[in-house]
Amino acid sequence: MAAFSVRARAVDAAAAIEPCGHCGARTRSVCNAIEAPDLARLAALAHGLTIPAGRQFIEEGDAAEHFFNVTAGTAKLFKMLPDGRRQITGFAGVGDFLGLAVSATYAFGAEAIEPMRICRFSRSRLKTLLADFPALERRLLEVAANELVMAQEQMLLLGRKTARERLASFLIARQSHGDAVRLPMTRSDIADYLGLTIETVSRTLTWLRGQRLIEIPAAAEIVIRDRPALERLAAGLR
Amino acid sequence: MAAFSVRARAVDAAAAIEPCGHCGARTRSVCNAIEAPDLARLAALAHGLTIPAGRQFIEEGDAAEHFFNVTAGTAKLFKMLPDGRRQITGFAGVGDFLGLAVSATYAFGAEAIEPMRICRFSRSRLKTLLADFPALERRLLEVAANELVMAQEQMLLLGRKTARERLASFLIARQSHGDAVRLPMTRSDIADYLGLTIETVSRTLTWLRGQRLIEIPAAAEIVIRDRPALERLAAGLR
DNA sequence: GGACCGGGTTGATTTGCGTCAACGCCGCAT
DNA sequence: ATGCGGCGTTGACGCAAATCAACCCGGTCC
Repeated sequence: MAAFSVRARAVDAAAAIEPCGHCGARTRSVCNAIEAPDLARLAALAHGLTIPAGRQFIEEGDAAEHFFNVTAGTAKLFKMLPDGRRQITGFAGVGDFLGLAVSATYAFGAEAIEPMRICRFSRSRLKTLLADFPALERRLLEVAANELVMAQEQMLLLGRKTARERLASFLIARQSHGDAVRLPMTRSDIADYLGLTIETVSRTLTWLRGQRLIEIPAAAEIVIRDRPALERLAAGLR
Repeated sequence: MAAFSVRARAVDAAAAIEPCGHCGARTRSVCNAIEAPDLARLAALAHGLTIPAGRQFIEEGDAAEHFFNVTAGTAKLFKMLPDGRRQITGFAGVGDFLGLAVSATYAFGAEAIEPMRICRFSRSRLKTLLADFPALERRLLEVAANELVMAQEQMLLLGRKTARERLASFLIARQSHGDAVRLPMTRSDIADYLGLTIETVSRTLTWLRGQRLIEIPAAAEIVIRDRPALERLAAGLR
């Protein structure tokens, strides 16, 4: 009976969203800790959502009722001060996991900067799943430890690097397909991520272009032209 | 046979260091995830060390062979740039856990700012322990998630707060026994933690005293005199 | 005692980045 | 076509914090 009920829910979920087995994000996400035979149970707990660009789907301070797994698109994660100052603490792309916080409320807000597909889990149900699949818990610990390392790197950037070094670090970290860097976020987002203003971001990119370190074919696309020099700059070598 | 061997090692460890059952840090550390009957196994894997103030016991970039648990004293954790610029990413006190990083090398350095006692575990052996005690793994995940929340808070501070707000936040966060704030670290450490210079730290503390928000009976001790005002300042309210 | 040294405070000056402002580009709606 | 609003760039100017420098204080080692 219980088994049937689980199966039935799995079928419902599969009908409503892409089943986990076919999920494009699976190999890149925490879900790859789950073996194929158990994916049905995972799908039964998941809820697929489509989110338009610009929609804020996590509000800082709200009761944390869900975990999220990004299956398409990109989100910005941020904290705000009462007068409107904003710090973007990170960008979440395909495979990234959101809502790890143990506390009862979200410690940050999240807003889609591109159309997104996300996989939503109820907090309470996932607890059960964690108990059943220690491998998932181990994977989450790995993910959290990695995030922590990146957070420390970002603290070094925010506390001690110059504007030029910050932009260089940002571009090096985001470069993926060859020398092209895709920038789905606005200059304002980049500024709030690097602890700068939009004007300084713009001026600094212009300066990097003047030094022949990058090219700027479009506002949302940058090409790295002299990677070694950019890496030296990012590392703080004078 | 196997059980005997484990017991024997537990006895050896108990002789060499304080047994976990009597450890003053236990209730405050990750070790409280372990039940008393299993503490002997924990003690068998632990290695107690005494570290004098000023000694760096983790070198950034070194092979990460150990985990550490602080049982007395305080350490500063930091990252450096090649020209000497330094960012302190946190302070580790009694009960804190160091070396979570999954990567093969330490992502930060650690130096004692007071005489310390630490409990050292071999990375490889702890892996075994984690497999045996899922509760420990769950506890580590909680700890990591908490660290992540604090790291995001620090990014907001470093990226968007003024010098006055940074010092106010620092003092509010460190206040523990009543209104007294103990500062075992130097002004240079505070500056490197808050992304400022020692001169700005000194001047800003003097300014806070002038506003009657704090008193400075000694360089290493500050008393909060107007907590609500200090909290407003820390929160960024103008 | 006194020379020395590391840590801390305070003052004068500089500077990197922020602020304020103008303008160009592009997509879109009417 | 035309006006409009969001985004990005560039220039002039201002300011918070960095830099440079002098000095104080309390240990400690001759």
